[in-house]
Amino acid sequence: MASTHEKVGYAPEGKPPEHTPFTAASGVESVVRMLEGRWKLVILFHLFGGKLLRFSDLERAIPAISQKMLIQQLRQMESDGIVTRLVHHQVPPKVEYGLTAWGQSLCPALDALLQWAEARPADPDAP
Amino acid sequence: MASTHEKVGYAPEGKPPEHTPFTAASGVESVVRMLEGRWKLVILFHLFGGKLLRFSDLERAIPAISQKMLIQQLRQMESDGIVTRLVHHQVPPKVEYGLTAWGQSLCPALDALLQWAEARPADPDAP
DNA sequence: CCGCATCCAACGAGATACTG
DNA sequence: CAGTATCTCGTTGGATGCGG
Repeated sequence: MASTHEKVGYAPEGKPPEHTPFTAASGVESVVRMLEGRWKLVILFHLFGGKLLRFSDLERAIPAISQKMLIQQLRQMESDGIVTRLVHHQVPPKVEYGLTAWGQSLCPALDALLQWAEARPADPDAP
Repeated sequence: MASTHEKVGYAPEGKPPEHTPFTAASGVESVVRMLEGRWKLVILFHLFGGKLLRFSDLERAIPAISQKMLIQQLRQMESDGIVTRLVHHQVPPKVEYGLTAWGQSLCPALDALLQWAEARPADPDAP
């Protein structure tokens, strides 16, 4: 996809000019990729406490999720470098999940999103 | 938000995490609902320029999207009060899409997300 | 207790063609 | 130009059962 010059000049004064729509869109797609799925954000939110949580802890915290989805999303986020997986070779087995530093750095951004969601006006307003 | 410190039927017993994950989870799910889909964020990003864009403008800006998806996501966001739809009864027809004030207020949060994505370290570190 | 594999249902999403 | 309708397909997600 070659770069056509868009009119979508998202170029506020404070932002670098390299924030072109296509780069931005790529970034957007990266974000979408990493946060896609019905459960990623929910899992993340339970991890934002900063403590390591066991698999069963997460299962208990999110009753609506299936094991498959839980492990799947967890693994994907681990691959993305968002969550950590700590295996204790014990009997019975014990695996704890937590956030990487980068994953923790997501917290304020998500919080902004949450606040945005809560700020929804009941009045369908105009731009 | 009033003091909704009650449990919602989750975790019948004992030891919920310290920071109210349930209230938060609800908010998270709202966000997920409103921003889900492969194209919402991309469309939003093209709308953040602040100018009204025609349907065909968006089609041109996002070549990979189909008309069906474009109109669908647009309508959903309109229902959610994120985007505006301005119909000019002319020949040929002309419909312009833009952001509501609330939709525009999403910009910084998304920007934070973008910056987070760009800040991904090559080194998968531990917390 | 943790995780994987398989089967299966339900949407999401794309292509195409048609209408106002 | 803007939007709708229909069909199909791939993916996501859920249920269950087994293995370390």
